[in-house]
Amino acid sequence: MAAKGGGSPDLPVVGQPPAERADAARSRRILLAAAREMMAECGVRALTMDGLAARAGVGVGTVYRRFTDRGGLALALLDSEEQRFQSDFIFGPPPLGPGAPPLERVRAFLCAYLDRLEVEADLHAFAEAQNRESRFRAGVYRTHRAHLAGLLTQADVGMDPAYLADVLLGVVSGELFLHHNRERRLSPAQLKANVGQVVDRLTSPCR
Amino acid sequence: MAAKGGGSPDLPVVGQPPAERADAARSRRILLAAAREMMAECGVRALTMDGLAARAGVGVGTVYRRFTDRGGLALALLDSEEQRFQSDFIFGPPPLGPGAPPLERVRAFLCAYLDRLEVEADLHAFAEAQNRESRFRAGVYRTHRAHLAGLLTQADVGMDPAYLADVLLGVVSGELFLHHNRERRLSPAQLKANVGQVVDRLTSPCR
DNA sequence: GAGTGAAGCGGAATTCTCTCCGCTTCAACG
DNA sequence: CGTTGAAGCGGAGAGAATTCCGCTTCACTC
Repeated sequence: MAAKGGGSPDLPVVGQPPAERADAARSRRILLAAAREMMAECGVRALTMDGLAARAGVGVGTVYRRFTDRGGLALALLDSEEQRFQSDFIFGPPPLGPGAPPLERVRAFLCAYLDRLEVEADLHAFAEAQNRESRFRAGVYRTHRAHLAGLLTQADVGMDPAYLADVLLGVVSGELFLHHNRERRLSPAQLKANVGQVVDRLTSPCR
Repeated sequence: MAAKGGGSPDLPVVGQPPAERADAARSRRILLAAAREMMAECGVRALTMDGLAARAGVGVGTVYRRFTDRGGLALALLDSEEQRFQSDFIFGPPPLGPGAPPLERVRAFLCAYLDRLEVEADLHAFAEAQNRESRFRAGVYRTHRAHLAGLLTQADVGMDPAYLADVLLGVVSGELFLHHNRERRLSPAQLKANVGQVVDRLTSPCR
């Protein structure tokens, strides 16, 4: 897979996929903009691949080439926020980033996740729904799980850290958030409190 | 589902939806049988509404009239097992049924759920996927949650019982089960152990 | 047993997703 | 610049989900 070496300009970076061609980048930009407009107007439900193609003035084939499928489109729409989020919890200041005690960081991670959901829950739920099969294998999920599992390992909670990470990520799924938010009328603050308690309990080897 | 019952024949039972007409019951039977055959042959993925109609020799309209949509079909396929399960945890012998201490029953409930998943995980995952929006509102989910929330209330765990119930039900989702089973190679026994630990921890107000 | 209204039924039509494939455009190289 | 192969593009078309609606059948009443 890897490309050539790297020192002089123009050479692709080792280990990185070759950059998008100019025309491809252009249609990605157009498509993402159109997608956001459609969402703003009619919500995620109205976001169809056909409709997007029509709206953006490109062929369906192009939409699929850019995003692979509906799930890919959802992930692409979340991508810029995700980038920020990842760099925050990997490089950013504590308690989200390194420096704070591990469990502190776990709590901060989940709270930050809930903050994202407050804004993007629909899109998250949409992405989860569309990536049903591949969800747990997708890069984003694996990154989050690896991060949490690492912290839980450091904290030495007496239990399979990867399993716990899965459980915690389930607790902040977009679907569940919408349910709690809409049907059960739990406020963001209540949700954070609940999630905090769940973390506390799950990470204390009581009995 | 319940028949007419009661003393005099023909009178509809109060509060029950009127029984299915004979022809409707017949096509339900035919469709469910055909659906099970299709699943047995090619797995859930092959279970399409169109294909089912063709296989059962009825029109698509009939399939939709019987099951509303794909999600409804999935639930219908799980129904007989679900009936058994519900009567087990409501009326059956302890520790699943009444008689055992509440937390014992919670553990038993989740283990029994995992036992079902061992057999029907695909179908559960399929049902979850198809009922995405309505999942938490659906009768089955509400029944399970009410049951768990009731037990958690009795056990007086110091935390919103309904919220905990949602978390616990998330832990036994079909999707997650498949992931743990297939990708992470966790055996049923390991899963039960993990779930057991999760229950223990979530229900002990440690700190 | 004829009448009747609700429940069922079929299947064409609509709307999507996703695939396929021939044609076009980049951009790296000489 | 001209060449060239990979990458991109468009859109027809296959396969599905779901809706619609006119026709049929059931089950109950008189």
